[in-house]
Amino acid sequence: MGEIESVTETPGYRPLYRQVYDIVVRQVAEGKWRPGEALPSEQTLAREMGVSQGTMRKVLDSLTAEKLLERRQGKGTFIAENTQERALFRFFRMAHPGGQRAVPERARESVRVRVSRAPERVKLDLARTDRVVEITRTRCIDGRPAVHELIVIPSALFPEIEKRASLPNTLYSLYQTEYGINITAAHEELRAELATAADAKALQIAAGSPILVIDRVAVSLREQKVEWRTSRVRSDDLVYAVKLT
Amino acid sequence: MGEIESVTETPGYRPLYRQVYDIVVRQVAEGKWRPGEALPSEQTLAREMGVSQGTMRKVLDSLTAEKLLERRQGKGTFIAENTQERALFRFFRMAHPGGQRAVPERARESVRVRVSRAPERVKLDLARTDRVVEITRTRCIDGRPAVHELIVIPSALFPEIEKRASLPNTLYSLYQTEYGINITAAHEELRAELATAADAKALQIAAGSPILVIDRVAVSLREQKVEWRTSRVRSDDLVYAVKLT
DNA sequence: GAGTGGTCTAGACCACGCA
DNA sequence: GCGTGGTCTAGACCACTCT
Repeated sequence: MGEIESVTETPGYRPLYRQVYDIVVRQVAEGKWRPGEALPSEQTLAREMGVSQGTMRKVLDSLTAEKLLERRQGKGTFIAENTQERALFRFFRMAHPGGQRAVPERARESVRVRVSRAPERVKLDLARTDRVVEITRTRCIDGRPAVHELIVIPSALFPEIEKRASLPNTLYSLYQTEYGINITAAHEELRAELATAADAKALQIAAGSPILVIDRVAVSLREQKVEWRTSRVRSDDLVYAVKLT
Repeated sequence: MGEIESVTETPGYRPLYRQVYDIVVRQVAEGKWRPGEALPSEQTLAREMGVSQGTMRKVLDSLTAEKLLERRQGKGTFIAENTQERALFRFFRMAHPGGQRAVPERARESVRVRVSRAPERVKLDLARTDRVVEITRTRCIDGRPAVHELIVIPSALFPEIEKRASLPNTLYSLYQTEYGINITAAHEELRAELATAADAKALQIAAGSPILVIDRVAVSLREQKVEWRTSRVRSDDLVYAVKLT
């Protein structure tokens, strides 16, 4: 078992399963297996890595808990797919009051590449000369405009994304399948604001109505800040639903 | 190992660790050990329950993941305490924009017992004749009023709570230590509203300002809906921060 | 029946906290 | 030095899926 150095603050002791974990994460991040593809069996992987099945299991179980893998008894271990369904509901928290999840449909969008601005460089850890892709789009719920958002991503990570004919409703499955970027977490900050004239037009509500503004930074498997998204959402019959544990 | 019946939809097969898990949860819920108290060691518990140490470990680890227990290497396994710090930041999500957690201080409160109303009975699964305790309070952040909330709890679960001289800032540690009720999860729904005259007065902001309204139902270890709380929060320099995974 | 993940065991040794 | 949780192993058997 090769030693693996790290920059964390725990220099002294590094359990075996932690080292194996890092190896597997790196292999997944490098795209050794495609989304939906099966990994070798527990036993095989354990043999390859030179550890016991129990240790390998611990690794695969924790990766499953982080939703990077999926295990199905009797079938195998698979790279988790950000399917439409899953990608949509994992990070899209809007719902109808009382609980039923709201399903957004794609409406209008525009994409352009431009130089980065200071706040974006801070949010996404970019250098002065980095370029970004700016996506603005509106999404509907139940046929009515509901979400108006501005999405900023580093151009370097998504080459020529602006040349695509159209973007899917769930960007994160596109990030995964076309650019090899797995979104594993998102930090969101919510505040209440009054609808501006632009909001009013995009969301077909009265200017001055209260709206929810959601500021999100999405983080990849490699712990890189990959996307900054600001969503402005109608709050008349929609709520942001979250379960705290 | 005694068989334990359940009402879930998995009637056929019931792993050992699941049965042990349920036993330990019941014992914790019944207050067999006090908050902060140490449980017997893994080995001892395993012997008592008639299972291997590995199986016992699986049980204790999953209870730790659910924040019901805490394990400290070299010291032991303890009933998790809803200390001020922890209880505060586990469910109180308000922060300053950019990330730093905001610390609320208790300001004004009033408590009274009254008959339950229809919406409360729906939210908390109460019967027609059940009485509730209503707590209204205002909390400050950085010395300024920031949160104005209405809390409704079933009177039956919190006998004579209304006779206490004052309530702590973190109600959930009170629920745990004085009434044996562990809050383990909370469902929150957020929306944006305009400050009413009452909001304006309580929060010292202008009427018509946008505010965040947080509707929470807190759930106990026994999966009982224990508290319904509506918080109205200033949104001028505070945000609701959450990490989605 | 063969292959996979899921459970369970028994035992060894390591890291940590404390007296 | 002892007791605790944390890691690691080797092997058995069970439940599920597919052929």
